[in-house]
Amino acid sequence: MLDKTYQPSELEHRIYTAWEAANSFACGQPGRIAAGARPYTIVIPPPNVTGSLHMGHALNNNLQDILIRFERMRGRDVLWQPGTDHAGIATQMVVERQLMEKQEPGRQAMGREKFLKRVWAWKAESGGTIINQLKRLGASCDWSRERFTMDEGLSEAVLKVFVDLYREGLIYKDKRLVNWDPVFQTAISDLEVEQREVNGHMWQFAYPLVEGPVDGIAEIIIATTRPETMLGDGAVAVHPSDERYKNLIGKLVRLPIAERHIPIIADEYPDPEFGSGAVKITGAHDFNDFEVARRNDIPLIPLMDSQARMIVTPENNVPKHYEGIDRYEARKLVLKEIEELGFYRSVEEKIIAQPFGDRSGVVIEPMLTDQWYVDAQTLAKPAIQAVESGKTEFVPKNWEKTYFEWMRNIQPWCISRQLWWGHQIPAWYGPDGEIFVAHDEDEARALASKYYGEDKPLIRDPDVLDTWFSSALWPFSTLGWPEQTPELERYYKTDVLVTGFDIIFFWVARMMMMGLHLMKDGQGQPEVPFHTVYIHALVRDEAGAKMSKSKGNVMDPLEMIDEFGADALRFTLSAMAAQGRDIKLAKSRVEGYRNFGTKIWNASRFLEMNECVRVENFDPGALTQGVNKWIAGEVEKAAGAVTAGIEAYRFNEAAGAIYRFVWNIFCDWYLELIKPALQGDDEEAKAETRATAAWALDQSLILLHPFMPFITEELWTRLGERGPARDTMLILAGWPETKGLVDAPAEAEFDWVIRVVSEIRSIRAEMNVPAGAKVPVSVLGAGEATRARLEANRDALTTLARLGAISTSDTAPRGSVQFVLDEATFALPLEGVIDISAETGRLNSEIEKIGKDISQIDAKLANENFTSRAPEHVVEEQRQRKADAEAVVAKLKDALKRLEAAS
RNA sequence: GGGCGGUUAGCUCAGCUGGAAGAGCGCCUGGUUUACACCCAGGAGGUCGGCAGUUCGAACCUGUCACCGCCCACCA
Repeated sequence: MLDKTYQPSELEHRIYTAWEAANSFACGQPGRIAAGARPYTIVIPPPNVTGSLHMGHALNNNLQDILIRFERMRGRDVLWQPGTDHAGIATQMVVERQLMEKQEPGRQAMGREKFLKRVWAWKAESGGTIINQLKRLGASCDWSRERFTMDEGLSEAVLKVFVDLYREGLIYKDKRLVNWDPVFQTAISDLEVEQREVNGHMWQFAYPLVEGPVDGIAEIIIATTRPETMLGDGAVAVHPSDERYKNLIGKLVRLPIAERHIPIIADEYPDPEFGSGAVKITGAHDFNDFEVARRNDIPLIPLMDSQARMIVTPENNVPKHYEGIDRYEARKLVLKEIEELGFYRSVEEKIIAQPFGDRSGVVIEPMLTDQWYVDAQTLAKPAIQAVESGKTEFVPKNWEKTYFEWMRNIQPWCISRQLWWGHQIPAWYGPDGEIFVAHDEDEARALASKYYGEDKPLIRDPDVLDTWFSSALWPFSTLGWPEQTPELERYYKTDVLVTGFDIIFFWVARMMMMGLHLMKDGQGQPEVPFHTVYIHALVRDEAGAKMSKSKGNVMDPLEMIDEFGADALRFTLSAMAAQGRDIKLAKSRVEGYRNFGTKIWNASRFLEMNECVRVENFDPGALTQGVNKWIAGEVEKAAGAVTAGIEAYRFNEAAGAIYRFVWNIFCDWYLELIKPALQGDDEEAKAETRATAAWALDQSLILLHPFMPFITEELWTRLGERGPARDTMLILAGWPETKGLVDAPAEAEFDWVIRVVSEIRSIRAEMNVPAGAKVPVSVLGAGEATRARLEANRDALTTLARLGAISTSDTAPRGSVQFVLDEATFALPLEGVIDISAETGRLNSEIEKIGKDISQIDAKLANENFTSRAPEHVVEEQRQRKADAEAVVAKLKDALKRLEAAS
């Protein structure tokens, strides 16, 4: 016997273990392959090994699991390929912090090899956290295939791609300005930089002309938000059209403090309208200035070391006392000294945009360094084309625009990181700096000795690759590439990629580029990694703010699972996953959908109590009882809606369809309607009804399973204990197929029953009829069909509307409340209960309301334009509506007369 | 500056191809109807942001304005 309420916490673990024990998640099941099942593949967006499950993961993986469970039940050979990402910076950070907390020697003191051992040890110990959390959510990944971006095989793939792209000229080394993170002391890519508006200042300084005034101008005023960078200025630029400075171009100014002479140059970059119109050019510490300096052959003068501390070089001529001080200390010092020297002109407060490292949270310093780059522009071309041609489609479609926008303006991708944790760059340097890129050291040595004609010592590049470099290979590296494995053959290309829009650039774009460059289809043409990219919303808090630890508005999915169960959380996320909108998640929604679980639980309990047991070879197409025919049709309609919803990635609609079916049709009406039959003594009808109820519940469990896998599996098992043995666990049960079960007469009949009962209930409530009172009903002007329906559903109507005797007659009893339904008028004798004048008022206002409808329709129909231009069926519909409304009004007027006659 | 999205019930949001405004939560009124109070029944509540247009017909299409988000690029 089922308990009164569902207790998720007790069961979820047990059910998950049972699925795993039955090997339900594994791809390539022999039975399916033998049956010719087509593959269906999703690769998981690999969470960081350091990660723990947040709401975004929960949504993302929930949607993937819905697709996977759905296709699995539809008979496909599904592979949900799981794994984790080594997450370079994040992981290194975690371990370094740990060393600090334990007061152990830091990374540098420890040395590379020992430190990496520590990171691996950490990974072995704590790296599985998020995987276990995914399991708690119910994710049915093929865990036997779990991969890690630094696995041997995946590292092999990274190595091969790097070497191949290098040899093709698509990877190269370059010295240019990069975004430098002074905390992690590494370069980061443009995408890892976040522009933030902060309160800042804009100062104005004067640089005096070396050779004295020209046109009466003795000094040139420059503006800066970063005074310390003036020490590295290589020029002052003015716009060539700026009349004020025309005669100054080519002259030298004296750079205070550094005491260098720098030229005034003409360049298109300065805006004559802004400030003084003159811009100081610090080519080594500003991206715009870098371009100006390059164009004009102005030297780039570095000012800082890897921690953004000032350096003193013959080149920059910075005074000794700046050596080693932090850039912000240097700023103060420059301001002070400039003022003392008399070159300080003004300051204003200003909101300025500054670049911050997205992980470190400190201001990024543009630095001139040697780094490795991918020629993204070349790789982007096929990736753009693949989306233009529809080989890969975004859902919703509007994200394609974002993708195109970025891809068409793509910059070289800086892939080297000055970290230790990651894939070390397979490049070796000779004593003269010559580069040898090779799969291993032996190959590099061979290349070097060929190049030099003798053996020379080589040093390996200490840097590692951007984490996203290996992620870009994920859809095929996880399947065994570069080996030509059977899995690669069978499951690539993958089907759908499910992800949030925040990583379209980081990940989706790069997978497209790498996939198209490296993978070929059967015809030898470049193959996309997936045909569909489903972009889901971001999960926000109740007020619409991004959830973040610092704001303290984080809703922990695991806490939700503990409190309400994984199914409740999953259903909430599904029901709210409408396309193109953020999800504002409130706890009350989760609670509400927990109640939905309880509802189906109790419906199952009801069937159990009433011995509604599954019957072998049950045929829903061969039913005799109207109510059963009706529910069979409703099951089919619900199945169609759920199927269509998932197929179209309209998860909220699919969830809504099964919710409405289970609660508002199956529980609210069907179970109530069959109560008389279940308690009656027509054994044949009872048997059919029991079997039908059991079947309809089974179908509900199937349709609900992708959304609420745990409770449905539990009920499937528990209910299965009573009937003939089940063939499979629910997770592997077959998805409903259309069988033409919708029976129009049954549909019309039960639509009528529902309307009759609802009308009567409404009137009872309005008239304050005591709940226990049985009210007789007299039906006037009933046609054949109505008489038959009244007869067939006598018991159900009596129970649901709490009626006394039901009769048909031509005259209404005295003091009746009357309502019109189709051709018939229903009269409830409530003499003594009703207030005749109030009732008259009610009928009159009803007539008035319908009258308004009628005049509206009349206006439409009287409009020549409408009748001639609107489609025939629309016009006909309006005519029909009018006729129906008029018939109702006529009957209401009759009812009114009868009421008056009675008083 | 460029782009994307939003504005519908008190709150959170659906509303697909233009053809009679919807859900959940909340609120109000009833309820010991032998599955379920995590429930049942009934009810109130909307100028679909403003304006203009297209159309026989607009929450939906177009334009425009207002406000609110987000992304990208930024004037030193």
